[in-house]
Amino acid sequence: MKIEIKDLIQDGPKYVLPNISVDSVIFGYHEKELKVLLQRPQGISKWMLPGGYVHRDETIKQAAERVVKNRTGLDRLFLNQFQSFGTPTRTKDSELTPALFAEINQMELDENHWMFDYFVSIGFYSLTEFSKVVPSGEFYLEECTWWNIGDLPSLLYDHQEIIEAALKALRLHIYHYPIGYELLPEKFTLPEIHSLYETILDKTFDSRNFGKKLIATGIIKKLDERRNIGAHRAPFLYVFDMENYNQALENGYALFV
Amino acid sequence: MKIEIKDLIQDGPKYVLPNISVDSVIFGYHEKELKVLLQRPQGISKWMLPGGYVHRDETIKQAAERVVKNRTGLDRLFLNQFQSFGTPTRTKDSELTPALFAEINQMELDENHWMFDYFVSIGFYSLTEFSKVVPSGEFYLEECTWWNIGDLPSLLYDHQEIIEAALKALRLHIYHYPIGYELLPEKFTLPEIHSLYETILDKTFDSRNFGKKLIATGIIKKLDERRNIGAHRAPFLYVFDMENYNQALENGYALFV
DNA sequence: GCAATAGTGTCTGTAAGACAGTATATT
DNA sequence: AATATACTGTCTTACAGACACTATTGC
Repeated sequence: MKIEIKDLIQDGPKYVLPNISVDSVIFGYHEKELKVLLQRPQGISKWMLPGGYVHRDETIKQAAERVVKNRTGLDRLFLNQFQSFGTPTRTKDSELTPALFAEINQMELDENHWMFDYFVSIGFYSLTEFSKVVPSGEFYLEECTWWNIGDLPSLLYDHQEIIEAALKALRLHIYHYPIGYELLPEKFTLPEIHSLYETILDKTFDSRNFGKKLIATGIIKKLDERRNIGAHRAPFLYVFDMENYNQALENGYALFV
Repeated sequence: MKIEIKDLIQDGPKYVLPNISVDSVIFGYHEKELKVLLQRPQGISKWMLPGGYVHRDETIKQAAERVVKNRTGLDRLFLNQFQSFGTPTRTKDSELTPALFAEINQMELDENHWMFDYFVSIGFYSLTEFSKVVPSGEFYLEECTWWNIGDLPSLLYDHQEIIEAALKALRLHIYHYPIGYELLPEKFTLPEIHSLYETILDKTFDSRNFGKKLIATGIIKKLDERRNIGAHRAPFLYVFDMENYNQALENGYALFV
């Protein structure tokens, strides 16, 4: 169900749950860079996470999926709930008050408008190949772009804290579950998956030990095929062994204890 | 702030956030038994988790602490947020409808009363020494008692699922952070802490390896003192090394990888 | 002496982690 | 030839996990 913006602002709680939002930390990986997708509302200098409300006929996870799909155009994502945030003042910010919001959007808004009440936010994170994504905004957004992790702009509310918690959760996740299926081409090289892990964890791994261990888990298989990468020795290609991969997704494993 | 029940029922959203609840899975340990504290509303045969609403001037964690304190009389607890639950139908149960609730409590209640709307629940778990606890109910409760994990009664809503998720989270937690400080006397024996771990994880550990490893972590220290336990060899006493313990609490460690 | 529990040391196998030189492809 | 990247094997060390007998206490 698509809800009109006007109806939402005027009569929100009729369509969505009041006092609850979902915020998504959308991580994007591409060629040794890890980024986060952020948006900036009109007339505001601070940036914020893509977020939204929970429709009355959907689950919180579906709400997060809808938000991510709206911003990235992608569905069938890796999407994990990691933590909920609820302190009475977390959504008070002098940068974005009801009065300012009303002025910028040329509307009338009560000081106690439901959108500016105490909100509990349920945090999800997602991880995508960012070259596949065409970031797209919405009526009230001025920009929506990728930012390098570790070089973030000034953020609204407690969104800085949410991003940090998401990154921590993502890194913990990686030690227990395989990743890469959504991020790498079907056939990839050892150096590629090696860089993926190093970038996300912000660590270096010895290439000999890394390959040894990853192959030992059984989640990747070597092909009898190489990729031509120009002026250097051609690397072998690998694919995920989906049976082992999915089993590790379900049961977990210990990588790099 | 103490809110009167009547005001809450009639005018809830004025005092608390609508559509949000906190539910607490309160685990109790005592002499090799792991239990969960459950309550049963008047006139209902199914049991449920202690839960409550979030006051407009408190954080979600404070709300959970308040709930736990009301049921157990304990504060200064080990209390962790683990997951939020939100599906539109999760709080529909033929066992507890608005009509039934109204009838049992002899009041009038609209079919669309705010208490029976779509609720997103934020799950917390806590772990206490259950002999310290005097379970106490509230106006609408008929019973509030401990149930053995693995021998639970029929539960309202999705509370069975919430308990399972909490137990999983607790067990994961134990592999990464020390426990025991809230659960054991100041001076305790190796067999005591050994039983604690075995009970919570529902596993057995070789006593020689267990002691070796736990001491190696530095979180416990052997005293030159024994406990007299009657007709058997007197065991040595240990205390937690609070400096190492707290450090492990903050940074985590790997126990029994 | 019996019953019940506490306490303790060694060995083996596995795997993590350190480490550097050779091979290949292009210009 | 020069350059840039891919590829590979061995050694050491640490720790997990298996394993069983002796010590103590009260009755």
